[in-house]
Amino acid sequence: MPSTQAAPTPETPVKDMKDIVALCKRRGFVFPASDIYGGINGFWDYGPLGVELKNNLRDLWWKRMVTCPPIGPDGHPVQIVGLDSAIIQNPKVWVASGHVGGFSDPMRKCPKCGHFVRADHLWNILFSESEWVNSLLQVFEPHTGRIDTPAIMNWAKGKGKKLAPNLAVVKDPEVVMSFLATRVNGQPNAPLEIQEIVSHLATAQLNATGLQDPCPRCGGALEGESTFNLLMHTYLGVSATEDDKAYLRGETAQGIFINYKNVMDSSRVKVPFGIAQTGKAFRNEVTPRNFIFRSREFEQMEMEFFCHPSEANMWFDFWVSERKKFWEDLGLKTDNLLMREHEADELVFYSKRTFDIEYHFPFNGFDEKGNKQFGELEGIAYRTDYDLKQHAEHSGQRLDYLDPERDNERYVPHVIEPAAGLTRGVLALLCEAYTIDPSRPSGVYLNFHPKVAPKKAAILPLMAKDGHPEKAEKLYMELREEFAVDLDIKQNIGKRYARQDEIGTPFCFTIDGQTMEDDTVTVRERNTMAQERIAMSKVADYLREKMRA
RNA sequence: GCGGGUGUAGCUUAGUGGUAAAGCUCCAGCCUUCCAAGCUGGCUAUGCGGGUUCGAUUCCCGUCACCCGCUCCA
Repeated sequence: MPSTQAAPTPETPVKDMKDIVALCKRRGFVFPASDIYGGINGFWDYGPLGVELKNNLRDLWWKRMVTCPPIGPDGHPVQIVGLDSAIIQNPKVWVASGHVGGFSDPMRKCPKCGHFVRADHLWNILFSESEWVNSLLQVFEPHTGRIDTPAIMNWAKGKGKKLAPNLAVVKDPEVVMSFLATRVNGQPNAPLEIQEIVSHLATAQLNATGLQDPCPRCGGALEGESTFNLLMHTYLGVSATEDDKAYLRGETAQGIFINYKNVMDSSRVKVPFGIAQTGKAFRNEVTPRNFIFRSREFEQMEMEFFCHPSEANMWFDFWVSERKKFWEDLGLKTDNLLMREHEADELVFYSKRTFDIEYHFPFNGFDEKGNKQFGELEGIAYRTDYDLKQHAEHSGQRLDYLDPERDNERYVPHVIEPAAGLTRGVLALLCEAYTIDPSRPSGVYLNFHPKVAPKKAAILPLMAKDGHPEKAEKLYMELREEFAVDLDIKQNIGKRYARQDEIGTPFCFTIDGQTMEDDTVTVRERNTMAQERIAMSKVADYLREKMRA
C-alpha cells in the first residue's frame, strides 16, 4: 500500500482524475451530459452504476438522519423529520434568503476583490461612497482642469496604496501618469472631466483595454456589465414576461425554512428537532471544473436543526463529530478527511461558526511541502436565526417558537445546518475506492464498502453448461429480492471476476461442479481475491452480515 | 472570463489532400471444472459547423467539450 501521508513519488501509483473519469464513463457510473451533442459544460449524467451508488449514499444519509437518527446528548435519539420541497418556489423566497440581490439590475464585478457594483450607479457610488476617491479628490483640484502630477504620484505612493491597492496608478504610477500626460498635451482644448481623470488613473494599459472604470472598494478595473445572478431562472406560464420569472433553487435549505411552520403545525415536533431534505440544486457556477465536484446542477443532502440559542454551540459540536463519523463509516479514510473551522474573516455573513468537512480529492494535489490539499465535501454551519427571521420579515408570518419546557419562552430557534454535497460524496467514494493494482487483470479495482457498492454481489456459473446456469439463476432469484446482485454467465470466469473488480462488486458467488453435488458455492472476496466455500442456503446471511460490518 | 494544450472505434495507438489500419474491449457461436486463455464470425471512429478544393480526417476559420494554470466558488 502506498503511503497516503506524503506526496506520491514516481514509484507510488497516483490516482489520476483522468483515469477515474475514464473508468466512470467506460463502466457506466458518470457520463458527460448531452454526450452525443458534444456535451454541455457543467452537467453530468449518472449511468446505471452511478445512480445505484448515488442512491445508496443518499439512502444511507436518510437512514442516518431521518429513519434512524443518532443518539443525542440526553441518551435518546434526536428528532428529525423528512421533507421534499419543490425546486421552484415563490421568487420572494430567494429575495428573503439573500440569493437574489439587485434582481436583474446590470452589475459590474471587480475581478480583484470580488465586489459587485450596480452598473447604473457606479459613478454616484464612486463620488459619494468610495473612500479612496474621496481621499484622492482632496489632493488636487479637479475642476480647474489642471492635473497636479506630483500630488497624485505622492498620493498613489502613500494613501492610495492603503485605500486602493488595485488601482492602476497605485501599482504603476509612472506609466499611468504618462498616459494621462499624453492625453492632456494631445488635446489641450478639450479639458478633462473629473470622471475621465479617475478612469485614466484606473487604466494600466490604455492601448490594449481602453479607459477602465475602477472598483469603489479597491480600485481594480471593473469587468463589463452583466446581469449576474448565481441562480438559474425560468419563466412560469406560456407568456414569458419578467413578471413570470422564477428561480431554480440554489440550495435545498430554503425549502426547509419556508416549511418550518407547516412542519411545526403538522408533526408534533418540539425544539430541538431537525428537518432533512435531499435533492437537486442549481447554480450558475462561473467555472464548472473538476468532473462532478463543481457542476451547475448538483444534489444536496441538507438538514436544518432547530434549537434554543443557548444550546446552539453544543449542538454544533454534536453535529460536527456526528457528520465526520458518517463519512468515515462509509469508508473514507481519516487521513483523507480534514475538519477545518472557518476563520472569522472567512465566515459568510449569516454564519457564526462553520466547520468544513473536506476531502483530499486527487485534483486537490499537494502543496510545495508535500501536504495534502482538500476540497469541501460538507459544511456544518451555525446559521443563527438569520433564515427564519428573514422569512418571517419578508412573509409577514410569525416563525417563532413558544417553548412549553422553558416557561413558555418565545424565541426564534437557532439553526445548525449540516449541508453535504451528495454528488460530491459520490465523487469522494469513487476516488477513495479507486485502487491501482497492476497485479490483477483489470489493473484497477474499486474498493467500495459493501454498503455503498452499486452491486453487492455477482452470481457466476463456472461454466455455461452442466446445470451451472440453472443453479446460478436459482440463487440469483433468491438474492435479488433483497440485494442488488448481478447474474453473469457469458465468457470465462476470469473475465467476469475482472469486470466485477472494476465496478467494485465486493463478492462473487461461483457455482461449480461441487455445487451440483452438495449445494455449496465459493465466495470470492474482491480485495483479497481469496475464496472460501459456504452453503448456498447461507449466502443471504453472509451478505447481510457483510453489509452491516 | 483569461492564457496554454488536446480531440481518429468503448480503450490504446497507426495513417493519408483520393476506399481510414491494428491490438485490446464489446457482441454471437464453439471450447473451457476458478482469475481478461484459444478458435470462428460480427458491430463500432476522424467532436461539431463552415471555408478552400473535382475531392478535406488531413489545410484554413469558427464553435463545442475535456485537461492544466489563473480567476471564480452569495
